[in-house]
This record gives sequence, C-alpha cells and structure tokens, in this order.
Amino acid sequence: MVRASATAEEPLSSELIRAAGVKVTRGRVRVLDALRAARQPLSHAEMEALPAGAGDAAIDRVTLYRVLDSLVACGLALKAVDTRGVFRFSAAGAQRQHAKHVHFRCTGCGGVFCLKAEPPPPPRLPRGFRLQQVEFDLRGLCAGCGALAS
Amino acid sequence: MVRASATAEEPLSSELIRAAGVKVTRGRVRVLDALRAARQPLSHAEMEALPAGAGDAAIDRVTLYRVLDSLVACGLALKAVDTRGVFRFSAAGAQRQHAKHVHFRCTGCGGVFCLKAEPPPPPRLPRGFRLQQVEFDLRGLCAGCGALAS
DNA sequence: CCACAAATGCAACAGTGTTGCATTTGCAGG
DNA sequence: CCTGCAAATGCAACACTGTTGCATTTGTGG
Repeated sequence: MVRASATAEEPLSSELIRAAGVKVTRGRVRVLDALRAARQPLSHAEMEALPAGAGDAAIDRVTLYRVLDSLVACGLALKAVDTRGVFRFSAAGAQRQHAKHVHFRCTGCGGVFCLKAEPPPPPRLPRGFRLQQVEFDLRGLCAGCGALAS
Repeated sequence: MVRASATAEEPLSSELIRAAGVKVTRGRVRVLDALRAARQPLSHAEMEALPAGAGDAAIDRVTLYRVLDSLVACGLALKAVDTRGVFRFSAAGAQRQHAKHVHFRCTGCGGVFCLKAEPPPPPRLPRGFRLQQVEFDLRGLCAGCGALAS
C-alpha cells in the first residue's frame, strides 16, 4: 500500500523536497529516502551501490553527486568528512538527535559512543565568521579496547 | 650561519629524526622543518610546492607521501583530515600548543583557525573508558569565504 | 670503505569528486 | 491536455588525492 501523504512526524521525502522549493525527481526522492532510512551517514560509494529494490536503474555517479549537492544546498541533507577523508551525507533531521550530546570515538575499534552530556556553548567567533556546526569529540579507548590494551 | 646543534627547546629536525630511530634524509629534514615552521597544518599539495629556498630539487610526490607517513609512524608528525577531505600534517610538538584552545574549521576553504577560547572540561565518561584527547571543533565559514558566499 | 637495509624516483593505477555539453524531464501557464 | 523553458540527468572526460610495484640510490653501522 502506498500512502498519498504522511503524518507530520514522518513526511514523505517527496513532500520535503517540494517544500524545499526544488524539483521533485526520482533521484532526489530515492536518495533522500535512503538517507532517512540509514542509521549512519552514507558515503557516495555506498549510495551508488543501492539498488533500493525499486525496478529503477542505478543512479548515475555524477547525478548522485549533484543530487546530494542539491539536497545539501536546500538544507535537507548534511555533508561531513569521515576519518578517511571521504564525504558522508545524512538526512538533515537525523543529526538533530545527535546534536545535543557528545561523542566518544574509540581509537582502538573506531566505534562511536554517544554520551549523555550536552556540548558546551561555543565561544565568541572573530568578526565575519559564521558558525554552522559544533563538534565536541572525545578520543580515547572504550572499555573493551582499554581492557585489551592493559 | 649553520648551527651544529641546538637548544633543548628547539632541537634540530635532524636530531629529532635521528632520536626517533629512522634514517636522517634530506627529504625528512626538509619536510619536518616545514611542518615545524608552519603555523597551521599543511596539506600534501602545499608541501609539494615548497621550494624552501634550498637549492634542492622539488621532492617527488610519492616520496613526500612516504616521508609524511614515516614521520607520522615514528611520532614526529600528526595526520588529520580537513573539512574538504584532504589530509593535513603538523609537527608533533605543535599540537601541544593547540591542545589548549578551540579550532574553527572553514567548510569553504578548509582552513583551520585557532580561537582564543579554552576547550571546556570533558564530561564524565562511562566506566572503563580512557580519555586521550579532547577535540572541540567549530565548523562554518570564515570571514573570507562568508563574504564570497553572500 | 663496504654491505645491506631503508629510502627514493618513476610509472602506473585506484578512488573521489568536478566540469562541459547534449538530452530529458518536472512543472507552470495557457 | 498541450507546450515551453529552466532544471535535472546521463555521458565522457578530466583533475586531484592517495597508493603500489619495482629498479636505483643513499644513509648508516660495522
């Protein structure tokens, strides 16, 4: 069954795209669906490989880059760099749940743990600087890796 | 005038390299000198372009990668990823002076700016976790890139 | 001074991201 | 329902970043 619309908590990707003021295309809907379904930010390579079960052909590599750029430009997706230097994208709503706490990155296993603490308020910026994102990351060994190393 | 040795506060790069237990080569000395002289982490491309005034020929691209890897492997340099996804290297001692303040990473030009503010104290960690490093990064547009974008 | 392991230089390659251009498509307006 | 146009797509080619293999050179301990 295909719903023609959706609840306020879970709007259809196509509606989000339309509301953002850009054209609703199959590519954009598919990509935004994938980003919203993913529990972690996705790389371009990971998304290129998604057959998505839909009968559609795979998305062109360049088109995927441009779709992602457009989603970022209209605020529906976020772009970040992982530790290997590869861009990763996430749905804009997804990080809201991660914005309010601190992350601990284990240098041993590479795992990311969410801590309860809130990130502290940012300091004053020099004139002309525009803040977009605050990242408070702790690095170290998690309980498991610490036990192994000792 | 060329000093044959140096003070304890400012050891020669060649001595640091020798002390690290790896061969002292012209490439390593030049690169470590550049890293120690730089006020910001340098990208591979930036270092490749350094004529350094010395009469030496430019360093081979691959050799530069390997020199950097070796400096990182023996603890004399640090490797990080900037917001554009390119690796940046810094002398290992340099980050000690960076540990006590906050960084602003420009998502436009990839530049890193040091702010005056101190990083806030880390929150309590779960049992067994060991803290090694605290990173408080702000992301956004620097004054230059902000002016271009507007 | 010599030998050997480490480091270098060169060529070729892989992955990631971008640009130009012709064609297709979403969407608004008749 | 058509039609036009700007936006989006697909394709080819390119640029940049980083890596691997291999022959040659060089630093260093003996």
